[in-house]
Amino acid sequence: MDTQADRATTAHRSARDERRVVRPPIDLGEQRYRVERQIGYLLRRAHQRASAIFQEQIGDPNITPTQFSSLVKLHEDGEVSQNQLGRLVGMDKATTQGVMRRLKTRNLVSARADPGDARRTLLRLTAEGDRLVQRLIIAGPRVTTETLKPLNPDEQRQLVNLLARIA
Amino acid sequence: MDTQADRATTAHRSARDERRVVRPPIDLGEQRYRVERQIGYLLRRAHQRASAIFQEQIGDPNITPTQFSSLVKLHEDGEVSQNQLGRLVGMDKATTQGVMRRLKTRNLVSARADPGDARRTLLRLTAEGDRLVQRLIIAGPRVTTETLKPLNPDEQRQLVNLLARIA
DNA sequence: GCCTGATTGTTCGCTTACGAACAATATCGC
DNA sequence: GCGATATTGTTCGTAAGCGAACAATCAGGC
Repeated sequence: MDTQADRATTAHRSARDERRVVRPPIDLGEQRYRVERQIGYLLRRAHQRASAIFQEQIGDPNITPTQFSSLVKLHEDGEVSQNQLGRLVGMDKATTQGVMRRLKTRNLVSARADPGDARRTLLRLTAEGDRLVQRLIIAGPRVTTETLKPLNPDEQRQLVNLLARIA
Repeated sequence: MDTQADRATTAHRSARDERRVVRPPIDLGEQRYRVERQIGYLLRRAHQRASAIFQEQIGDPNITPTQFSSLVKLHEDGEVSQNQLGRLVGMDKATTQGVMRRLKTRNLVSARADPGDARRTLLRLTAEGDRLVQRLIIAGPRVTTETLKPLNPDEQRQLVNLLARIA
């Protein structure tokens, strides 16, 4: 068989040619595999777009989506241990360590040893961190609105509910 | 006002306490802001889970989702320039450079200068890369199946369609 | 008490992701 | 032909994300 990807498909194209010689997608029995319809691919793309919208709407170029989630959770819960916060926000413990290190450097979060468990570090917002959350959270709903703009309200609710079930 | 997050909420807890003193979410007029219902947060979590399922189903621990998408696209299109591939797969040009560098190092992709445009680098699969795609693509549908398992077929179609519209 | 196993947090290495700056090249208007 | 503008690909810096290894500490069983 000749599954080699080198038929004479690349005859001659003009320099800024964006058309490409498209071969049919790989045939897998009855269903064809198209990357653009795979859930993982779509989630990656949608997440990229959502992050971009977050950055442009939130106003502060130094705050990332993950940092924002962490700060909001700390605001709600007051004081939690580092791993606990990671679980609440969906971060690996190595990731959590990095995110918290950066927030502590910027004086948005403070840490102290847990008096009841020497392994743990308790985290909380500083006064500055608290002020920042209060200020940024106003933009939160705008991020969601803008990200979901292509859908009508009914579809927006559907999407959120379906996503919550596979997350 | 006392918006400071330091009421006596942290009285005394047992050491391995996972219950936390939950404050009500921040009130923003009529709607409350809950991180767990924000589209960006859900997309991040769902994407994490999908990536984990990809890694466990694809069989090859050295192939990432992004690399897989790139390889499949190269298989379909034969030969494309680097930036072109990036656009097809949804990668920044800096990201594309990194991904391609690693695939070239592993001898899965080869590159040559575009004879018609000295700025461009044309990429294609090597024979080894082609064989790898043929082998891995079998697992592709399994990844999707597993990721969408919590939903029934109707909901699965809905989710894919909605995601495609906000991606 | 002591030993085993679990949890906590750190560190290392690697990948994706992206903004910004940059040099080389191509294109378009005139 | 020439100059302004755009595209291509590289490099640098920074962040999220995660597996793996590690030391310190805790909890449970006996």
